[in-house]
Parts: sequence; C-alpha cells; structure tokens
Amino acid sequence: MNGTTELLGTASFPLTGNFLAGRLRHNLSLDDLQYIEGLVESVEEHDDGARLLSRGIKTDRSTILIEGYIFRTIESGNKRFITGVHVPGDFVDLHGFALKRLDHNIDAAGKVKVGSVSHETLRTVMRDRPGVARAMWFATLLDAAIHRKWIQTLEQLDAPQRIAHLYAELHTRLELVGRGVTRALRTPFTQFVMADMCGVSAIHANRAVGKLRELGIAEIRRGDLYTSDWAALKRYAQFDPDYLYGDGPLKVKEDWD
Amino acid sequence: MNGTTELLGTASFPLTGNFLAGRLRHNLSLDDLQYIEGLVESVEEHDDGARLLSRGIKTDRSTILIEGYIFRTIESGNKRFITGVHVPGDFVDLHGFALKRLDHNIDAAGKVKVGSVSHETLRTVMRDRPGVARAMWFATLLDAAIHRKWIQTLEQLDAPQRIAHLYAELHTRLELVGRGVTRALRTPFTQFVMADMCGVSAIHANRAVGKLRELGIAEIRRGDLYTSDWAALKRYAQFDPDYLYGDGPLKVKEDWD
DNA sequence: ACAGAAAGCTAACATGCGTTAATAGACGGT
DNA sequence: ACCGTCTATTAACGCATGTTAGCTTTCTGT
Repeated sequence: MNGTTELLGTASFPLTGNFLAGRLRHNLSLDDLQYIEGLVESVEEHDDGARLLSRGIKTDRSTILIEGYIFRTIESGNKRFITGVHVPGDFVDLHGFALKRLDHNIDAAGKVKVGSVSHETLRTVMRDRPGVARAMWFATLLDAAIHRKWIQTLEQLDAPQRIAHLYAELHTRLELVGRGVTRALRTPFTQFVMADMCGVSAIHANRAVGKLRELGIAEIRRGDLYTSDWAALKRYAQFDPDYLYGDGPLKVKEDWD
Repeated sequence: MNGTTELLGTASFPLTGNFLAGRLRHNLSLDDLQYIEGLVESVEEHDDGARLLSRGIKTDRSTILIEGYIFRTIESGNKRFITGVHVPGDFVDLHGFALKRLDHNIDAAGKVKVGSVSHETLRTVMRDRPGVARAMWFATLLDAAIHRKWIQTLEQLDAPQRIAHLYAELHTRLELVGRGVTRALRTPFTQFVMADMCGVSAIHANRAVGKLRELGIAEIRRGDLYTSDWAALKRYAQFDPDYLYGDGPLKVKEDWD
C-alpha cells in the first residue's frame, strides 16, 4: 500500500459543526447532525493514491470524508476504472457496514482527511435513532442516483462534455455541502485521472481539455478549473442537478415543454 | 402513459414461496422471506413500454417485480437512456420510499407482473423487523454495485463485449433468483433497446450482434440469446460475478496473481 | 539553481462508432 | 392470406477516439 497514514487524534477534532450537513442535511435535525459528528472515533490523513479500503477485504469500521476527494475504483487487466468520486461530508463506505465486504476499492485522490466510525457504533445508531438510520440509507441511495447519472453521461456525452459534466457535478455537490466555489474549482486530478473517470484515453482527455479551452467554456490547469460562466459550462455539459436531490421538487416532463 | 394496467387481485396471489429468495436470500430466514411476501398488497400486469413510475412523481407505494424485466430510464433530448435492468425478485423502487420522488423512470420491458407494497406498510417493517429493513438496504446497495459495474463496462468494453456482458449479468442474476437457464436466455429486448443499454447506436448494436454471431460466442435473435458455451461468453465479456455478491468471499488481489 | 520526474501537449495513423439511406425479413391484425 | 409495421441487416462515408511516439512544460526535492 502506498501513502502514509497518520493518526491525528480520537473523539474530539476540529469540525465545522456541520461538515455532514450537505449529504444528510435535509432529513435531520441539528441535534441529529451533532449526534452523527459525535460518532466519529478517530481522524486520519492519507496521501495521494493511498488505498483506504481494498476490494474483498472485510472491515469493522466505516469512513467519512472530511477533507479532499476520494475515488471508488475497480481494477481490471492492469487498468484502473474510476466509478465514483466523493466530496467532504460523504460517507464513503457505508456499504461495508451492510455488505461486510466491498466489491471495489476506496482510494485517496490527493491528500485526504477522513473520520471513522465503528460498525458496532453504527449498529447502535440503527437501533436507537431510526431517523439517522434512514438518513444514512438516503445517502447511499443518493450515491446510486449519482451512479445512474454517470451511466447516462457515458452513454450520451462525448469526451469534452463528460469532463465538463464532471466539474459541473462537483461544483454543485460542493455547494450543497457548504463549500461552494466561484471562479476556480480546485482538484488534484491529472488528465490521466480525468481519463479514468470519463472512460477515454489520457491523450483524448488532453484533447478534450484543449477543446473546452478553445471554446471558452473553461480553462483546466493541473486539475483546477477556471471559468467565468458556470451556467454556460453546465449548459454545455447538459447538466441538470435534479439527480442530486438538492432542494425543491424535481422538474417533471411538463416543465420542459 | 402507454401500456395496459390490469389489476389481478389483492393480498393472496400465486407465489412460488420464494420469489424474493434471490435478491434478499442470504440475509433472511425463511420466516422473514414469507413475511415479505405477505406484504404484497396487490398484483398487476403491464404491457411492454408501460411507465410504472415517472420521474419526479411522488408515490406512496413501492413495486416488486414478479415476472418479466423492468428498466430504469432517463430521458434527455428526445433520447432514452437505460441505466439499469431488473429481474424477478427485485424491488424496483425502494428509492421512492426513502426519497419520496425518483430521479428517473421505471418502465416495463416487455410484459411484466409486479406486486406493490404501501409505504405505510414499509414503515412498519422498518420499525418492527430490523433484519428485514437491513436486507432491503442491502438490496439497494446491490443495485449500486450493479450500477458501478455498468459504469466500468461503459468505460472499458467495446460494443460486442458490452452486449455479451449484459447477457452474462442477466444469466447470473437469473440463476441467483432460482431462474437459471441453460441454452437460451429469452428477453424481449430489441436491438434498439440493447443499443440504449450499451450507449451505442442501434446500427452499431446490430454490428455487435453480428460480430458475436461471427465469433461463435452467441446467436441473438429478437432478444433471445442462444449459446452452447456460457463460460466462453463470460470470458469474452470479461465478466466477473463478484459484484453480484452471490456466494462466498470475494476474490482478492492475491487470487489473481 | 539544478536535475530528475511527472504532467501536459502535439502529430500521424488506425479503428470504433455515428449517421444516413435503402432493403429484407418477421410479426401482428384484419 | 394479406398488408402494414416493426425489426433486422447491409453499405458508404465522416467523425470521435485509441495508439504510439516524441517533445515541452511544470513540479519537486536537494
């Protein structure tokens, strides 16, 4: 395993008081949110590329992302495929609680800070706080909705649009967890990584980045995206944030016509 | 809405006694399984193309597939994208229970028979039968795992391999719910539908079907796949059933080297 | 400041896939 | 048995993307 693990402390650690607010906020009281934050038993940092959890390995704790980005990866024939990305506030392996073992890997994308909760604690939560348990289920369903959108993106969009959609999604998800950005969206993603996320070759990812630049949609340098017009970028990517269940009702067919 | 809806009856209907056994079987007692089957309040049939649930619509009941196939679809710009397929025994919209509204549509693929359970009943289950509640969570996590595999398939495989992988997955999933087939796997999928599932044009889906025939991997006629060598088909599709959490431990990296 | 390594960029060529068009075959209804 | 419609098939052409190779820029550690 590459990447360094450093134990920062237990139980008490610097939280914003609402670092979980994004993913779970709509279904929980402030009391519930504070309760969840209190569940975190230890906080660790990992370096870029660190494998936090390997496919097939049983684990007795679940991980919540506090700072940075995390990938879900599948390895096949010497190649790596990225099937999902997580932002701060996401539980990244609640699956491990219900399924015991994961079908994929959890890898750090750049430096990350994560908190962990033992499955024993989670069992208590499931028993004593049905509202919180339901919110956790909600969170995993939201993951599935994001997966479906990735499937659609791969089926529908070409490489430049896929990259634009990726950043559009991150822009909105970060906003939903109180980490909205305006001009620059900074990530540690290389063009190789973008290629693994979009299902194209690294060379083609480079072409796609070049096209976004050429079109004036966005300037991407070493993973950081700069744009003066997020609306235009999202339009280009055919981005529709409904699947993130942010606020308000979903648009239904009638609204479009 | 197209397709005909026909109410077949309520409460009592012909069940095999284990039609749910596949998706949930590993985590539940026989008693639990019979309990779940007892939850089904009514059974309906729908014709090909019927929209069982529309994106954005609130619903107070969840649907379980008893016979046939069901798609999860997203519509965008006059095109339809299929993000998932379900086999008998699958709860197709447990999401609607937790999320209230869906981000996508639930469509019948061919003639289907479905059972429905009210959300009020599900709330009782969540409260009184934690084991069953957990199994339902498990089921939605399995959906997410299947979604991830579709993402990887779209990222990794070319069109003929994607079609082979689709049938390989169905073959295994049907086996897991006690509906295994040997020589012929029958589906109502046209080549247009296969194209929508694989993210390619209908013409290219036709080329892909032709290539599978040419290679001697499989003969696909009007959705029905015939092969004398499922192992060869699965090898060609790079199919690895681990993500379906069928039985036994996942293979870990060491097993491959 | 320097050197090595990692990341980004460009070009040339091959292939997979989309599009359009036109035909043949299979199915369902009368 | 007939007809119309849906489905499958084939061909020709253009674009998106993969592959290999080589070069340039930027970062990182000393």
